[in-house]
Amino acid sequence: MTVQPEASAPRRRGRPHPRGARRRADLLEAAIRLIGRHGLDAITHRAVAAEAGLPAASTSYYFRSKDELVDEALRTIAGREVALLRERRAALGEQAADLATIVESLATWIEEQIAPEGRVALLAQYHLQIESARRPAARTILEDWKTGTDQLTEAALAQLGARDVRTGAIILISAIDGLRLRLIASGHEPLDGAELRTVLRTLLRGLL
Amino acid sequence: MTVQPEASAPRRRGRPHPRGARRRADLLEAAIRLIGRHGLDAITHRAVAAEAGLPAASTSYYFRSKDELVDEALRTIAGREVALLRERRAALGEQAADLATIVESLATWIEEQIAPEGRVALLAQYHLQIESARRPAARTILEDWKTGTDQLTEAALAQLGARDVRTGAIILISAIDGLRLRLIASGHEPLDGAELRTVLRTLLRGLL
DNA sequence: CCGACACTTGGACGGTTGTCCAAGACATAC
DNA sequence: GTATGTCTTGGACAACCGTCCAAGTGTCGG
Repeated sequence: MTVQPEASAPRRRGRPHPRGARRRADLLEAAIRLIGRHGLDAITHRAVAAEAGLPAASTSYYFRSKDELVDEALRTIAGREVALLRERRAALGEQAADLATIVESLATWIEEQIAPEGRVALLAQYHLQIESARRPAARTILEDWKTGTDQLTEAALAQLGARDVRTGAIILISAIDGLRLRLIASGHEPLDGAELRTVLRTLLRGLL
Repeated sequence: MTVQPEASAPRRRGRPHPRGARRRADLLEAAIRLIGRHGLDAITHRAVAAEAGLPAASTSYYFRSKDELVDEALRTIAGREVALLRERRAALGEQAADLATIVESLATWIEEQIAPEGRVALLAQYHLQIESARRPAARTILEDWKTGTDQLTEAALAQLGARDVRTGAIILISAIDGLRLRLIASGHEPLDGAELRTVLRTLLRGLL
């Protein structure tokens, strides 16, 4: 995970043939699936290849190193998540701006993320944050992700007419971040859907 | 990290001699240092032994398995943190209950945790939470830690006369959790001491 | 002083890992 | 058809891992 700036070609010289691009994508997909199911350190050349149904040497051929593989998988997850954030932000513009709507929107968003299918991205994000604490190089992957989240949050708060949008956004993002972590760490049990909405309503009301 | 309930004796039969207890403690201390510096997966028998200045076989002698070593190291960190929480809570009782005091108290607490020395515990906590999302067995270590945090937070909010102490505590804990993560993940840069206090003041005021 | 038992430790074990190589399969340009 | 390159892959390699063992050292009750 040494965070190489550019996605790179197969190990050998010359420009890549479009033929191999498919396999490369399959391997990345397999890696993402593994991260979701068993975490970052379940990623090994052989495990990823097996998950993709390909021979063991294929991961070595398509990625210069394991670091590059992991790095690119994380980057892919981040990219998808940023796209989702942009979607949400666009949808926000067409909605009513009342508190109830925003609360509901936030709640379903959180629920999607902590659901088994959405969890990959969430866990990847936390992995990256922890990693960033120790190895600043990992931060580059998080940057787009962070600004995407910031923009969405600030837009929502502005629409609600919050007092201090900047401070409010920090609070809201942090709270949601901590809330999600709490939820997945304890198996959802501490908070049902209604309570989640109460929490969000109380939180948002305090920022107006 | 299979989470064994009881701290156990050396690998061999019979009750342990007090002579070896020291070495065991040294090994745990070395493991904690390594977790702080390089993360959970930097823990290997050989690395821990080397960090403690002991021969490689010593870790195998004093811990039934690597899981037991890691598990016990995490438990030790958690125990210390719980003690700190209790201290803080006791100190809270003797303080004035105004908002400014609580804000200052929270701010310095957070600053202590994100400082290089306090960071071990913080990172360990996040590691455990992520781990708990995937392996419920890891939750047992977090339990005391969580109730300690809950109690401290609820006590502070009650002293401030918050409207809904239960909901407020969830919000406050989550926000602090997310805030700390944000701070260590991006190298403190996004928020200086004054801003941190503004954020906390705004957050708390919203809960009253 | 001596037996018993915990401690200590160098070295070995089987397994897994990341990475690489050599040889063949395949595709395309001429 | 043939040359030139990529793609594909089984197998090898050294390094590292967790764990264990056997032989030696230390200590202490009797």
